[in-house]
Amino acid sequence: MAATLKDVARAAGVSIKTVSNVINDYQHIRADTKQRVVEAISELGYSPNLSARSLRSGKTGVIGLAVPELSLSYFAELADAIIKAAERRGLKVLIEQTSGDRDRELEILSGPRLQMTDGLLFSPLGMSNEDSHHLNVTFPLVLLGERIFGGPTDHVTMSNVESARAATAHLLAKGRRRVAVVGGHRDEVIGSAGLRLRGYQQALEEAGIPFDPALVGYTTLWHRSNGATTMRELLDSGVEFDAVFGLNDTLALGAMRVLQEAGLRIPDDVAVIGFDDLDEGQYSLPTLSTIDPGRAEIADTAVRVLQERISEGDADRPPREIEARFRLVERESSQVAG
Amino acid sequence: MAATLKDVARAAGVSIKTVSNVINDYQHIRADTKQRVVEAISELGYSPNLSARSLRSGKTGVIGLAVPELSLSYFAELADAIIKAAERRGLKVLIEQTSGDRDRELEILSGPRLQMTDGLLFSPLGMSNEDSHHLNVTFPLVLLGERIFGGPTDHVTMSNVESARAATAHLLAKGRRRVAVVGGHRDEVIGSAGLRLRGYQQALEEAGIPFDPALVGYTTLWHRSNGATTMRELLDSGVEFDAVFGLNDTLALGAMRVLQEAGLRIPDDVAVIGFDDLDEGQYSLPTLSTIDPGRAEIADTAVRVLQERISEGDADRPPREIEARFRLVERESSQVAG
DNA sequence: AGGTGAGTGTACAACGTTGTAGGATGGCCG
DNA sequence: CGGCCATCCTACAACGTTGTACACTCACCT
Repeated sequence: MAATLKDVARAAGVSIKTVSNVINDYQHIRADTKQRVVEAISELGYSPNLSARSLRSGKTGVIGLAVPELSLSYFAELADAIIKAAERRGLKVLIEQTSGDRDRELEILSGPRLQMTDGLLFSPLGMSNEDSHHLNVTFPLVLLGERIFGGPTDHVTMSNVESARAATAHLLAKGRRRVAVVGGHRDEVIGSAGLRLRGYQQALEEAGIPFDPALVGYTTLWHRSNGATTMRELLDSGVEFDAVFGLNDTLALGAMRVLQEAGLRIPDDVAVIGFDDLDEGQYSLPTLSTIDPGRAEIADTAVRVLQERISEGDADRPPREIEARFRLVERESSQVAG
Repeated sequence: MAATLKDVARAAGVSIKTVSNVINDYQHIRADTKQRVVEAISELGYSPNLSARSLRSGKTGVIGLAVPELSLSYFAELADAIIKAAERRGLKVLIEQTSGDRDRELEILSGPRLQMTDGLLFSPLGMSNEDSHHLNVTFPLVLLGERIFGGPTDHVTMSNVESARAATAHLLAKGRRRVAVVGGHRDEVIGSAGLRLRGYQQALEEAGIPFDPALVGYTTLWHRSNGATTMRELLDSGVEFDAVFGLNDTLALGAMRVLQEAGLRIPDDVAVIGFDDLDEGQYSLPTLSTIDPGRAEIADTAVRVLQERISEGDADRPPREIEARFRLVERESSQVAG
């Protein structure tokens, strides 16, 4: 159906290779030949067959992005940023959802499922640090997220510890002394929860405030409902606190709702800060203070590093670990008058 | 680098076609031959080259999805549902973002940009009904959304008018008589805003309540901030109302925030309903009543119809217009005690 | 006049796969 | 025993593209 090089060549009275040369901007073509070809191309509405091209070149111009779920705002905004970054570099993005399920994640790494792509941006949730050897794959892979460190591949991530420390320090600077945490994962050391909790503890230590385990609310998932439930448990436990650090914005928003239902004023009675800088936090009541983890930078860097690996071939440059710069965003939920 | 049919054939001592036959489950192969081939395949870690396969077959197994932005929750949840639906049918999804910009939308339709795909799910925002002739493209295309009706392609959509009428009727049934609207688009007839506004008017008419133009708050974009701004304008205008219909959830959530800042109680002073059934509405304060437009059904149907068109070839079945079933979701924001 | 080299174009092969046509083997029937 | 069919396998061509090698035409220099 669609026109091919052959059709164009016939129409222009040249060889198919000449048409190919015109398309690929080869230098030495007479102006009139070129014009004849260009006219034939537009007349026939020719556009190159990318399957053939990629068979020939071994490249597809498509990268894969594996995330848990797009319905989680964080990953939707990440995917948005990555698609934009990829587009700037002439790449398309094919998205794969894992549900944060370890088996599905491993399957993506092992299987030939993810073909038609030149490389993969991989944001695991179910896998843990002990799974890092599974990242030894034969295709270019850039790791995202906070589940695995020191793995065999390039890794683009955020400054979890440092920025969590800054978030906590911010609350302490406002005069708060009993900072509750919403969203801890029990016994986790590596992972968003573990790292951010460490930053929290560092900030306490620096301020000379003892760590009180009773202030940490645990949960498994980081959905809004979990933030609400965890906060309700904290309130029920009777522990006293004057500030809350939600380990992500979604948790913080869920927690805020429960605080308000309980008649507590934010930030007057309880100051709140989240983590992620979701769009949503700009429009909540009150607006949510948060950490901007540098999502745009992460997306841009990840795509760039992946593209480098793709074109590099086998040059075994050692894996890089890159941290994006974070930024504290102060909004109403932590702005204490006086 | 990667093993090919040739390598496997050599290792198993058969022709490449036999290997191909094994892979494609051809009937007549002796058991021992088959076993030798299977062993060679797993030994060499062979997996088929999809570029070559798709060059040969003319199919890629990938469909495109063009949406305005994934950072808009509605489209993130739509993309999530579509990826899941596609996976059930063995298809992968390549996502393209248009920013809701008409020029970008037209570019996607005309350009060969979107290659490597067998067809396109297209959710325009910038295009209008007069642009519908641009949908006459040479590849399988299924239209989504409410911008264009009666176009030349299959179209999967929601029952905008009917469900908006139900939403309004719900508020009226709660005894409200002055229902404000947030998010109208001036002079729009076709499009989410225009259609839902028509449903709103139909409900009023059925209830014998005159339409008061002063109750309609207009905006251009449907972001949270627009909901807030529009609601503030309504309040400033001094017009009286006892209920609000947000033409989508995001608008409704933005509006709720302003209502609460103004000291109004929801639902006691003002009942609120939205549209879309975003996850978010389940966790807002109060939780948001809304219309579930049948997103899962839309995703599933759209992928199915597209796949039919892809495999059908040129059978010029007339375009179908399919409406998903909606559902009214009653939550706190419209639950009036007494 | 012959040689050189840059410019312009072509033929052929190859990327890895699968459809088509047909060859080889063996069993069964008349 | 010849013929026929079913089973199993192979050689070849083709999908549309681009790299390689080479052929031809001029100008220009020696």
